[in-house]
Amino acid sequence: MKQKTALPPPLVPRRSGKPAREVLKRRPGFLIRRLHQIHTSLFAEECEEFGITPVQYSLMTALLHHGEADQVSLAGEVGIDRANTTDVLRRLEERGLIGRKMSAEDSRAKLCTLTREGRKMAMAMEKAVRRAHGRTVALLPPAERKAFLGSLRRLVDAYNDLGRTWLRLK
Amino acid sequence: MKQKTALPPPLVPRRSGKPAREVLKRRPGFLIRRLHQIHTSLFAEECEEFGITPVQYSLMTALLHHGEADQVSLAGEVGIDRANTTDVLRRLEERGLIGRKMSAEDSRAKLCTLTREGRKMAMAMEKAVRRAHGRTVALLPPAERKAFLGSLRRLVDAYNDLGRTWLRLK
DNA sequence: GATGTTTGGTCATTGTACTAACAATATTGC
DNA sequence: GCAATATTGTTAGTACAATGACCAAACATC
Repeated sequence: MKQKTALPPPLVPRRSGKPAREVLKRRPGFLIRRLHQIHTSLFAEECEEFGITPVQYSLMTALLHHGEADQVSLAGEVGIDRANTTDVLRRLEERGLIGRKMSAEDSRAKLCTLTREGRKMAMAMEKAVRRAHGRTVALLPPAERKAFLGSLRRLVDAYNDLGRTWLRLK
Repeated sequence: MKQKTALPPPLVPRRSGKPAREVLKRRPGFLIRRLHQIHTSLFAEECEEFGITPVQYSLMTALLHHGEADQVSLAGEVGIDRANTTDVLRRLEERGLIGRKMSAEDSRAKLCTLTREGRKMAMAMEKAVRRAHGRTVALLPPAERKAFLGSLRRLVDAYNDLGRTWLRLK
């Protein structure tokens, strides 16, 4: 019988003694994903009593400033696609934090507004939200922090204000 | 009868003429989320032919370096929780890119390895992955890029190496 | 060596995020 | 004015990401 041995796991290129973590941490995308997770956790911790997520709060912020807006505009402001926007707005509506009504001018569009409770909640959250964002970059000394946020913004602007929201692939 | 008027949407604090986007872009967490989305798009674009996501590739990288590892260790290396790890590994297994077998020493643990195809795929992807990560920060001039990645790493290290993976709340 | 705690993996649930497809409505071209 | 095209919101499907609950195996301690 031929060599029917279970094919012992062919030696993997164990390139170094270093844990994979060291390799991963040289990848920009990996670091960005991790920092995003970290911020999400900090936000959840600071805003626990409100039960609002970062994206939900972004939408509420947009509505605070616009007063009234259709879903596609909101999606563009906040940087999520309209399918996702539908979901998040549905959850906010179910909690009574926003209201939606048909537009008079364009009967396809739905105009969204914060309810009284929604507006109250958004304003009540302000301090907690500020803490969450602050803590995310608090460990950088002021000058480095400023530079870091500048670079971050530069990258987001470059990719965001050309295309609209998410990258248009193809 | 009292004032039963439908309560016209009480004037929202339209704080400025600026679009909400300007306000959002001053929030670290918002910028980080957007950059994460941008990287995900670039990764998807560069790695389209492989159909592998960033997290899947991180797991494959960890396996390339470890040769064999249980799921909790992998979760720790890659920075996702074990429930999510189960999902992602199941998908990789279904595609024949990894294999899982019970550990001899600890019959609760499952040891994961890349299959031959998985290893081949991981190595074939290397260039595309490098391009994706490169493009994510390519718009920063070299010195600024270096500083940016340094800050990023500093933040991730600070929060990650204390706790284990994601932040432990409470 | 029976008891109590911790750990590894899974499942269910919730939420973000994208694509693709769809129906209804608007807009554009001719 | 009408056909072609574009846009708005929704749904379905897939994938990440976290929590909480659960079981079985391992460990710890007495």
